[in-house]
Amino acid sequence: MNIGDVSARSGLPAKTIRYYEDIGLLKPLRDANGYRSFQEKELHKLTFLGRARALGFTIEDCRALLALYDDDTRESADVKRIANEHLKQVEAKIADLKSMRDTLSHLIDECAGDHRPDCPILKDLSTHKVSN
Amino acid sequence: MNIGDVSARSGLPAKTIRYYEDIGLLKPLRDANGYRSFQEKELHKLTFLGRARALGFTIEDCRALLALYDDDTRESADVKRIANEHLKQVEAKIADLKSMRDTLSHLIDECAGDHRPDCPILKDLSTHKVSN
DNA sequence: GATAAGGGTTCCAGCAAGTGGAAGGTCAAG
DNA sequence: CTTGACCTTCCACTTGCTGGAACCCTTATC
Repeated sequence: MNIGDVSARSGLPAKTIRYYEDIGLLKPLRDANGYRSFQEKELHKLTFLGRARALGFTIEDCRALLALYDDDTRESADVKRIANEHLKQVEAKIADLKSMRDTLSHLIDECAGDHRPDCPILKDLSTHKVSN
Repeated sequence: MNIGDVSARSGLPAKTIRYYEDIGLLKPLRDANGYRSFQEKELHKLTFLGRARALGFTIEDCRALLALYDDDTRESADVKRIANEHLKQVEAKIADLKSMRDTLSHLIDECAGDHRPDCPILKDLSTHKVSN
């Protein structure tokens, strides 16, 4: 398979696949003409990567997960630990965004949104210092 | 005020303040020795920026908001529109993360997390193609 | 007068995770 | 033989900073 085929079948852009090779996530063979030659195994890895990235795992998480995926003697506890840590971060991010959302929608409700210059949104932004 | 003073009072790192000047968000005066010399007005802007960034507005949003903040003839509708668009993006991001979280926590529940290699997490990652 | 600490200055490099584009090689069809 | 769709590499750019190097300014201390 050429890169276009695995791109279509994995759903990942060719550019992204080349990038993944670049950072050492896979090492496809090469044809005589220099084209990358993918085998089913690589396609599986790419699908794996696409899915893991879609779930928000970082590239480094993906690298670790892929190593476990390749390791027949892995312990599922290792996979679960990575997933759990990621889940915690996702949940933290959700909480963060929810707090933003609440503040924002409150401010928006307060703002008349008409032709007058008075604006509680601007007022809030200029008066509440960022909590460090 | 030197950069250290406004850094302490705004809660923003000095590096960030220099960066904001670099991208044209403010233009503090300079002392004879080349040091930046901030006035209260600049401090207000920095506070504004810190707060807006904490609420997740992009730098370009901040630039627009700051221009409105500076404009006495602004219409609050313009501010409200920017805030509303941002709110929509925040809500979309929340929905996205929630969907990730649900999938993740489901997979984690399924995984024994013991010394055996069988792992529903890896199985899922390798079989579900990324939806494009 | 030397020096050390603690400001400040500039510029260059790098992070994540790709994306866009230029310049060019290859292959199959008409 | 040329056209068009592929493929290749390489370099630059994105967002929003952050770290570090190399250097200047000011004040205090010995």
